[in-house]
Amino acid sequence: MSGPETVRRHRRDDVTQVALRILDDHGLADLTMRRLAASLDVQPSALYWHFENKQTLIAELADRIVDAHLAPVDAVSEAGSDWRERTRVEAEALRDALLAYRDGAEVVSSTYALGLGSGRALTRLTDAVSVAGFDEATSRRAGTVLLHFILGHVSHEQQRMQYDSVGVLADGATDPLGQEDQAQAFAFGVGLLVDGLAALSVR
Amino acid sequence: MSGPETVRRHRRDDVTQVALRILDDHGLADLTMRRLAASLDVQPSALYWHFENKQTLIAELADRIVDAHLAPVDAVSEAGSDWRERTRVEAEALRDALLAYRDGAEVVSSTYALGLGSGRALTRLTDAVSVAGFDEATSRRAGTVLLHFILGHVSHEQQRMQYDSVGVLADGATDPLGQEDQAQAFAFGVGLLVDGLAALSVR
DNA sequence: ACCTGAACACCGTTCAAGT
DNA sequence: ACCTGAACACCGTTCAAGT
Repeated sequence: MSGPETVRRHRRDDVTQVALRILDDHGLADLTMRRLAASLDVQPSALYWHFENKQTLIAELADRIVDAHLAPVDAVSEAGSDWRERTRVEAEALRDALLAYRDGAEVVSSTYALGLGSGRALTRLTDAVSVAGFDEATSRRAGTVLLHFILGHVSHEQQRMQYDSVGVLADGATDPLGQEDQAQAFAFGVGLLVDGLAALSVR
Repeated sequence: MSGPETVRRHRRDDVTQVALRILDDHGLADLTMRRLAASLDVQPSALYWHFENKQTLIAELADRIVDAHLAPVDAVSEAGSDWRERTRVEAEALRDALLAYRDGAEVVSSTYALGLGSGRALTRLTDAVSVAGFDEATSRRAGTVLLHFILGHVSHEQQRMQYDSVGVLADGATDPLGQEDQAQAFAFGVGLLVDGLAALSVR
């Protein structure tokens, strides 16, 4: 009297969830196919029934990470037709999404580099910019610049976090950046790009 | 009657040279300690006399790549006290440096992320920006934004290059970007940041 | 539909010992 | 000063076969 699901061992989604857990608890370096298999009580080879290869798995994680913290709809609509505010909101939302998982930025940027994943992050940023009325090519380029900055910045930020948690904390010689400063530095970068775009639209 | 050098098998510099060769010919993924050792006719363990570990080796490569194509002095002095032009020159020079070796951007950005390497790239960009007269913190932040953009952009550019050389070239659906377009997109990004900074200095 | 078992072809790193 | 030999503790992926 049990449904067919009773027989199933794992679905693709289970694998993804456990992978996300390992990622967040132990970092990308420790997310190996063998370790993931062990966490699922399964042989490593079993994973290849669910995913073509490791990169495809990671691309799936990247999409989940990005989609989990999309810019809240109300924040976007609150920004209204102010493209500058909306761009800032989207950038912050993406940063928050990446920060929500350990090594989130690296996961997303490696996926993006390989041309895998949904590319939703880029679309979001591009759309926000395009509200200003630039032609498509310009908006896309601006979106790309924003994305590169965001991925680079947050990667570095996350690197710093685990460096600090393990590391040479007593030294103090090089560590002028707290969490608030990081947020400020991020806003500075986004502001720079938004201002640059504004200068473009005036010219 | 031969000097003591005759007895030596390899110096640290030999290892670096051969590593750069492998990097450029076969890419970062194929630059393994075992392969490098084989190219030097040596056991893998021998490399650990010259370098503490693989990342230290790669940091050395990163420094060589960045230093090889520093912005030509004449181009910098030609820009004179125009910080906008000088910043553009430095950005282009760094791009050229990264493009001079296969996977150059990835090598430099992974080194930068780990806090290894000389950090000369960042210094150069920061110095160029600071000519505008910003305070130190602002110049450094601006340099960081530029560096993130440059590393991200060129990484993507190089990824694309080898994707094209191996890849799905017949498709044509997604490949609107030639080399000139990449250079243009790069200049666009740098211009955006420079304009953003200019807006800052006016305010 | 989902997994096992066994293998293939690799990795980076350590360390005692040699010359 | 520079290298060998041997080992340790891993990787991702494939594939025939099982249930």
